[in-house]
Formats: sequence, C-alpha cells, structure tokens
Amino acid sequence: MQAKLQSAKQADATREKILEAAFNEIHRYGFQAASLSSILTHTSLTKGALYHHFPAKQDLGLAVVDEVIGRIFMETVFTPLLESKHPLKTIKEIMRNKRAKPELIELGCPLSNLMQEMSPLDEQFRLRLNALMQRWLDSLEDALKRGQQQGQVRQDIHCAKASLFIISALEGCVGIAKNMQSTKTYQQCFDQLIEYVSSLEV
Amino acid sequence: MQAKLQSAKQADATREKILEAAFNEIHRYGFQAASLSSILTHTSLTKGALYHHFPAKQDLGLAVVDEVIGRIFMETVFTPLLESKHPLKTIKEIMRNKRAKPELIELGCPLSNLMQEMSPLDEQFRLRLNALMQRWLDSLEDALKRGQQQGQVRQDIHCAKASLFIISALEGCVGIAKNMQSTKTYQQCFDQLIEYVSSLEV
DNA sequence: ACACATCCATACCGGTCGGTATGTAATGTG
DNA sequence: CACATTACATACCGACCGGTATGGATGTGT
Repeated sequence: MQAKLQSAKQADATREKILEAAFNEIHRYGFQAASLSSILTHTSLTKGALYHHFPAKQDLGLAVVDEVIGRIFMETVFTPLLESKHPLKTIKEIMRNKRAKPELIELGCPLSNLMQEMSPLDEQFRLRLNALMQRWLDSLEDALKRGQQQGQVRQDIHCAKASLFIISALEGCVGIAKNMQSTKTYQQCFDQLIEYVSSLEV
Repeated sequence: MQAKLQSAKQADATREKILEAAFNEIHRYGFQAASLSSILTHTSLTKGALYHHFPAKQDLGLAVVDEVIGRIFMETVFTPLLESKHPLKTIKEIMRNKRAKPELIELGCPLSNLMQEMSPLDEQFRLRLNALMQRWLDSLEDALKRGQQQGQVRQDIHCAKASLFIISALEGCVGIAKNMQSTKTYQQCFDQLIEYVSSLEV
C-alpha cells in the first residue's frame, strides 16, 4: 500500500514534469509549433513516458489548459475574487499584480495566446478555453455585484458588460505590450484600465 | 514596350495571387502553421512561382504584413482617420464597421493574430507589425487631438494614452469574441467600447 | 534573328514532425 | 513466489515540411 502510493506519486511527478515543460513550450511557441521532442528534452524523459501519460499531443495540450493554466487562474484570479471582502479593491490588486509582471510582456497571457491560436482550429480547445474565460467573467461579475451590494460600485453599472470590457481591455493591453516590448507602454495601458475600473466606483 | 508591360503585369498578378492566398492561409492557421503547399494549391501555382517571387517563407510572411494587411488598414483605418473632418464621429464609424464584420469573430484581427504569434519568435516580424501598430496609434492620437482643437473632445484627455486604451480594448474584444464564437458577446463588448469613446466627448 | 533574362513547372532533398511497436525493469497482486 | 500490470526507454515509421536544382517556355534588348 505504501509502495503503491510511492510509485503512483512518482508517476504523478513525471506527469507534472511533462505538463510543466509542455506549458512552457506552448507558452512560447504556441500549441501547433510546440515540439514534443523539445518538451521531452527539457524533462530528460522520452516518448515512452509522454505517450504513457497522454494518448496524443492534443490531450497533452488540453491537460495543460485544464490543469496548469486552470490552476494559475484559480490561484491568482478566481480564489482572490471569490474570497474578497472588498471586491473592487481586490480587482485593482489583481491588476497591479499583472501590471508588475514583466514575463507577461515577453510571452503574453497563456490563456489569450491559446484562444487566438486554437479557437478557429479545434473545437475541443475552444470549449476548454471558453470554460476558463467564462469562469473569469463570472467571478468578475460576481465581484462587481457584491461591490454594488456593499455600495462601492455604482448602481447603474451593468456588471456583466463591464466585466467583459475589463477583461477585453486587459487582454488587449497584454497583447499590444508583447508586440511593443515596452514596459512603459504596458504600464501606461494598465493605468488607463485601472482608471476605468475606478470610474465604476460611487 | 507594350509587351513588357503586359508580362510585368502578368508577373505582378501572379505575385498578388500568392500574397492573397498566403494571407488567407496565415489568417486562419497562423504563420508557422501556414503550409506553402496549401497556399500553392489554392493558387494553382507551384513552388517555382513562389520561390521566384519570394526567397523564403519569412519574406512571404513579411510581404503579407506590409502589403496585404498594411493595405487593409490603410483603406479602413488610416485614410479615413486622416481625412476626417469630424474625428470622433469617424472613430465611431470605424468601430461600427468592425462591429458589423462577422468574419472578425471567426478568424480574429490578422494584425493582432500575427502580433501574438510572432512577436516573441521573430524580431523582423515584430518590427514590421510594430510599425503598423504605431501608425494606428499615431493616426488615432492625431484624430483625437484634432477633435480637441475642434472642441469635440474633452481637453483633459491624454490622447496618446486614450488611443492605446481604445486599441487595446478593441483587440481584446475581437480576441474574446473569437473564442466565444458569439456575435452577441462581440457586439456587447463593442458597445462598451463605443460608450467609452463617447465618454471622451465634451 | 540571336543571346539573354524573366517567369514558372517539375522533381527531388534532408530534416523534423507526431505517432507506434517493442522491450524491460520495477512494482503491485494473488 | 509466480504472475500481471505499471511506467517508462529505445528504435523506428510514414507524412509533411521548407527549400533547391534543373529545365523549359516566353518574352526582351540588340
């Protein structure tokens, strides 16, 4: 029993190693251009390990979306928003965190990257990515609505529409900064976004 | 002389055919995944023609950026903005035009797509795309400034920052709609953006 | 009319891709 | 302790990729 747990734990660690390397490769090159050989090189593993844990490249990509990217958003966005006592303050905090991350400038948002690349090409990808995006929208909308109940957010704000606009602007901002390779532009754009969020306050 | 012009015209037509097919292929699959064979199939041409006009795949891609995408933006954005007598009205018109284009939902903005894909991978691409984006920013900023001179735009607006924010939100909006595959979401998001532009009015 | 360049087709190349078949050592199961 | 299964490594495959070498048809300049 103990041995079983040990080995299962080892196998899971291998799986995690592949997922992390795959995430990095995909984040930089996109899913289609991501090379399985390159991923395996970075893990010091071989195709035997990869195809033992994932039946095909697509399954690896979907697992990266669900598990790696999903976990990142869970930790940095969903949970903080849901647990927040002061929603509007939390929203701004999340943005300032993103504003301070220069790695977003180099490689962009992993969720947005995959959405742009895969949505027209693979319905499975689109649905998984869409599910994440929907959770993002919902958690933001909920936060804004709680802000309204607490009297922090203007009553005339349509929370769903505002959430959509905020996330759009955020993704666009990261995308443009990635092309500009300019932290100044990146932060200027984010400041405008934070200013917009402030305009939602009473 | 007439014959020369004839043949040169024919060669140019061939070049254009390749560029257009390459644009469509790249727009759907991205640059890296774009297949030269597939492009040639759609043109009923062969590799001889392609490599006669373009020394390498990268040169074809850069030509698509400069000539095809550049021309699209010239016609639909830069020229209207520069020639406009009522800048703010023209900005809204351009947005309503984009709002009405369902093909943007399926495949996204060709400029934004390439920026996301190629900026971290190829400096040549990044610079060409950046040049286009800069022209977009500048023409929008100029339009807003003229709007200020004409008393249509609020004086406290920082035109450069506002331009950056508008384009960010626009690109983000198109990107999210591409994942959602929902014209309703797409238009909702655009309405929010147009509302923001309206907030710049006196 | 003759040499020459332009324009494009055909055939072919090495390399990389995702994927598979097989082997094997470790581990879990009766 | 025999046996099956798990968890990988190794070797190999056909397909497709971007790119090249060559040849021929069609103008072009003199």
